[in-house]
Amino acid sequence: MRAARITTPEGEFVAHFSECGLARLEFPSLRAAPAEKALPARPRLSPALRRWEVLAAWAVREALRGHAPRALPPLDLSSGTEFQRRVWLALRRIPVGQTRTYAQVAAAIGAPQALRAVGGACGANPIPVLVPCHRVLSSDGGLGGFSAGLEWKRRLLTREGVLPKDLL
DNA sequence: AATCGTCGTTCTT
DNA sequence: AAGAACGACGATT
Repeated sequence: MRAARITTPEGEFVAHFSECGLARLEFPSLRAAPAEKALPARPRLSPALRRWEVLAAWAVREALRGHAPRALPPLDLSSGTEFQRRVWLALRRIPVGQTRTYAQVAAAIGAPQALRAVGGACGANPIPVLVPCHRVLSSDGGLGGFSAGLEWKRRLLTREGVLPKDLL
């Protein structure tokens, strides 16, 4: 798993790549900026990987602006269970600026009763931002949750114009 | 505000 | 291997 830093106006994300593509994306850690986790000094990166890094960086910055990335690196979602992958796939079909409820996503994957499990799958999403789990809200109009912290969810939705004038 | 149904995942036996 | 516990939920009372 190669790791690559993605510097953005919002901070430094870290992307992890497997043989198959982007496998994980970490939000900037407010933690110790110092001592930067020795991201494995990459000996020689294949041209493909180099390309994925560029695509991922570009996509993340674009997404942070509230726009749909024109291109994505291949995503490696193999870490998930069958169910989780179904959910993540459904999430990818939610257009920028639109939202769904957990119940709607559950229905979309043909498991209308599993709405609660859908929440779990969202929380397990290894590639937030690019797999837009932030576009799933609770039925009562609330934000629902977000593993990286609701501030990020609010921020992402605001950038997409979904949250008109909420508090930041 | 409290409770209950539901179901995939995770943690315990 | 089987069962209990636990949610980024939603409907009911």
